[in-house]
Amino acid sequence: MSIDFGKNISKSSAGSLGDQVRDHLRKRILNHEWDAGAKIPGEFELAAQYKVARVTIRTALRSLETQGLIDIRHGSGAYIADFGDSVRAGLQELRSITQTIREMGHKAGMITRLSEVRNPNSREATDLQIDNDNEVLHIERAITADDEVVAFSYDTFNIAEIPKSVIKKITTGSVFAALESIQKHPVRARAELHAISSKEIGWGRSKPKSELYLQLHQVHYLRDGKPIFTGDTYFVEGKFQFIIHRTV
Amino acid sequence: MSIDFGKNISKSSAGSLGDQVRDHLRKRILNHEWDAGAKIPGEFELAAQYKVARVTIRTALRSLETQGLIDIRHGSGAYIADFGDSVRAGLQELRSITQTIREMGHKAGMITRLSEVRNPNSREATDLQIDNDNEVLHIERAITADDEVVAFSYDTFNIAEIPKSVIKKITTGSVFAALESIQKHPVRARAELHAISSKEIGWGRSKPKSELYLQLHQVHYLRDGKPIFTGDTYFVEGKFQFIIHRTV
DNA sequence: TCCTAAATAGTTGTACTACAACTTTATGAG
DNA sequence: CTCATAAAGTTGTAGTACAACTATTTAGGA
Repeated sequence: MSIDFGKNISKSSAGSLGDQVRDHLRKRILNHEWDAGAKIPGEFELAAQYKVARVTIRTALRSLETQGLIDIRHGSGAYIADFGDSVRAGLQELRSITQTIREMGHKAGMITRLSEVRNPNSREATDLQIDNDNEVLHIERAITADDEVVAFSYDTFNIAEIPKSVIKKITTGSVFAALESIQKHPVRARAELHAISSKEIGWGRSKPKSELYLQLHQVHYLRDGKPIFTGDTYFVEGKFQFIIHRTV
Repeated sequence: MSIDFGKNISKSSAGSLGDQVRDHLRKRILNHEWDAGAKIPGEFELAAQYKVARVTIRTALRSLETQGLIDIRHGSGAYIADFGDSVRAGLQELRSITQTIREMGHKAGMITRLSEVRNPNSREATDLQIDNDNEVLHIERAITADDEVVAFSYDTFNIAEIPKSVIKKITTGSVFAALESIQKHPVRARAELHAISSKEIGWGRSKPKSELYLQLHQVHYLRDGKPIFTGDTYFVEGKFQFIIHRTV
């Protein structure tokens, strides 16, 4: 049951009412509807705006508070957390790198060097929880912002989980958009961070002079707990700003 | 008003009832009271255990879900998210590094090289939002796990916010514990991540052979938004595992 | 026996009401 | 004008009821 929020919610990502309200409020916040430090409408007024119960508003606000987007003060109200524009690149929020680049106001691009179906190596097999004789889709790309390479991406997909029709979509466009179209988008990810210095990572004409990278090794999981794809993203040091915000 | 939880809650960090319950439940989860994937007691039973209303339990669970520790399924229950032991080193959770090391079952240690009061450099002044002629407390330390250096820490405190009595406590023990004792513990932090390679960072007998570090530049803020201290922590690559978990 | 479908019980989600606890603003005395 | 007090406004917690969804049990038919 989708609701008329009076606020024209995009019913793209359904979920519970509280989740819908949370997502909508998050968009309003990231859209700078309120300034940093400003007070957002009270729970009763929001409940009236969205035509839901106050308890539903509270679950949404509680989630946004845990994410560090707002600061709820007992007896006073909820205030936009003051982090400038940095929240937009929050590491926890990082899904699609290209989308993040776009949201920060830059032109996002992608250069694919390799796209092949092969057997997984041992690390890939372990991460994807499959046998070595299974097949995986391996893609190597460079990600650009304003035509400058900011990261190199090495992704490996469990091809058994992906219909052939969307494989092309993955190789040419956004990974997350393609997976979402078949309801196979990851709901959780586990990532490790490393600093690395290597000549082997960058490639192409715009290969960076620096050999320093921030390596983000990720495994993405579906709702049922099965891994859907894994990969390493190497961010060229200095070209991409990582922000973490932490709340008590 | 602190409550008899029947569960012997440590009333160290008060906050609202929901926050207390959340913190207590988090400890229970991190303490492996339930296995990964296991179902935790229902909301009604938890409400009975903690002697609070169901709505209070729900706010706590909602927060834990947003943090990625549990997975709430409508009509079924709440389940421990399956991340092995990795949550313990979650980057969002990172407050006290030494405490994190201890929680992972290692012996945490600290070697102080320098502790001085001086004027801030320009970056420190900017981060702390003070003038260049103010005074700051600057400390340089090495952090060890099982007698092996895992990180080098360069911290700078806004000395105007800190009574002289706790300065000694900061230099000798845990920064966060000292600040908490005077109700000046940071409630938010803003951090940047960088990969860096330099001979200038490590020091001492156990200076690591690797010159690769993961640099975590942080500014910590009080509840009123004022910065309390800033610093750079250089993690020796490979000696410290960073985990990020992400949920939709 | 086996399989399917329906009934049942159990759990989370939402709504509504009421009041407590806290904060901010307004009021009034001095 | 200052300060204490009162009032109004906001979030926090409690309780009840029911909706929506899930998991289990039961009943029935092949």
